[in-house]
Amino acid sequence: MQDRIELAVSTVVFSLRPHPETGELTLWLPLVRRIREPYEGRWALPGGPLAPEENLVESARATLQRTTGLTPRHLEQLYAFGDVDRSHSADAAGHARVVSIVYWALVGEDEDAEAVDGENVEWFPVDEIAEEAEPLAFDHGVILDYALRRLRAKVTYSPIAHAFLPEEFPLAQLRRVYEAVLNRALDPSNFRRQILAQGSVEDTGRRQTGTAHRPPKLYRSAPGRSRYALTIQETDQ
Amino acid sequence: MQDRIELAVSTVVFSLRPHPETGELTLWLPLVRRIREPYEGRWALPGGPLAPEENLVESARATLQRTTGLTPRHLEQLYAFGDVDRSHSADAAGHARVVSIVYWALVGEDEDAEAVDGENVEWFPVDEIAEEAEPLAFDHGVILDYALRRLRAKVTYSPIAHAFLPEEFPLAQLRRVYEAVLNRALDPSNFRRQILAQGSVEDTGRRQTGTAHRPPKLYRSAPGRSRYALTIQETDQ
DNA sequence: TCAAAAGTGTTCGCTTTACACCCATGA
DNA sequence: TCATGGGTGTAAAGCGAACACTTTTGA
Repeated sequence: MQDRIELAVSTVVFSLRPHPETGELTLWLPLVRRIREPYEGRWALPGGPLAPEENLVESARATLQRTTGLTPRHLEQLYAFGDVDRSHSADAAGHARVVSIVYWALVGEDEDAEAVDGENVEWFPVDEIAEEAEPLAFDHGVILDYALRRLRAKVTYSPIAHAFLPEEFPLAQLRRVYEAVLNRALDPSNFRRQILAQGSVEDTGRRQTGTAHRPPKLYRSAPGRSRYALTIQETDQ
Repeated sequence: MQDRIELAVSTVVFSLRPHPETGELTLWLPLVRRIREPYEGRWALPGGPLAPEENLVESARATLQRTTGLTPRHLEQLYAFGDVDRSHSADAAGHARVVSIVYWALVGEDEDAEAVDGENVEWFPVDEIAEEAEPLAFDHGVILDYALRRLRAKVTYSPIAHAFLPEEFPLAQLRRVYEAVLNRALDPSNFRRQILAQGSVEDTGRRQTGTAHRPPKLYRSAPGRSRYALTIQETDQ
């Protein structure tokens, strides 16, 4: 057994894009194909070793810039995974023990437009990872599940959903973000009232033009007033 | 600049004991006096380097056993602190960079009875750390604040408060735990209703005897049904 | 029989939910 | 003028807060 513990920083990056089949907005994330052992050929979360003069977040940001061309506006620590047997697989036998500090990120629609995939990087809709990319390298499957649960939980009590959107947006678009993340339909009128009551959003005074219907007001997220919980309810069907 | 990053595991341990002045139940925690540089003589969170064949939680548990004689029933990861300048002090200059994975723990009343303080270990009421133990070594003051916020937040939506109590307890004692943690009085009748509605507690059928008044029912915490939020309200005064 | 804490009942007001309905625009 | 999504109104149900009131014990 080696007595060196390596420290790595990885990130689960979420973005919202249309689903390839249904066309509905869904969560996507980038994975990197491993080009060496252990787990050569498998998909893994983007990450890398922590450099000695680099802060943890900085390390996450640098890796994401390198692999996806992105600098997500929301980047938050998820958890530190460090069990001795955390990649209990034949592939990993004989390799050094790695403690990973994992971050999770949300990419705004505007930011997402800048995405440039690096070598061996590919984006997947989360609901297709099971068929197309599993099993992930190391314990990254477990980490991904954990990140998803955290995202879904946090969206209900904190205004992070805004991070998926550009500077200004109509409320219906914000609702579509919630629906995509929570994977269920929300009542438009009640949604509007709750968001406005929360004060996490402010009217820009402008409206979106060029719609095939009544032009919706544009809002921007109100930085200070991000307090208080939001209880999202679902409509039937 | 050194290119070696050291990995340590530390823990913020909370226990409830009577306040030395008021006699009311308050939060206490153990600190360890540093006996070498950096920060020699200052108080720090119990912790130590991560051993190569040790899991993260195991490391936390081993340190706590060694320093306090305790094996807390609730032990949960708090956060990984790893900024390059996280102990930006003259004391720390020239010392290796350390990434700390910090846990927090709750000690049950029954467990607390077993506490045996090791060398250089002392317990402090949290509200007296400012006068008696500050400034803490490294960034441990920041970490402690963060742990306190997390404890107070989590107590309102999860039944962790039970961890402070022995197997069986009357509801009034559980209420006193909430009051100590949240630092405010709660309405006994509404508290009772909320806890029972939650289902996080079950009737043992027994009662506490030897009280100077009507003997209260004894409850035990119901492991499975720890769902759903609890909104605690305060009584005035 | 009194004090003290356990435990129950009830009212008030606010929030959530469901859903009907009106508004403004492009086609 | 019609279809479509934006946006408002509102009544019913549910829930938290406040607090009066009953119960049960030891002293």
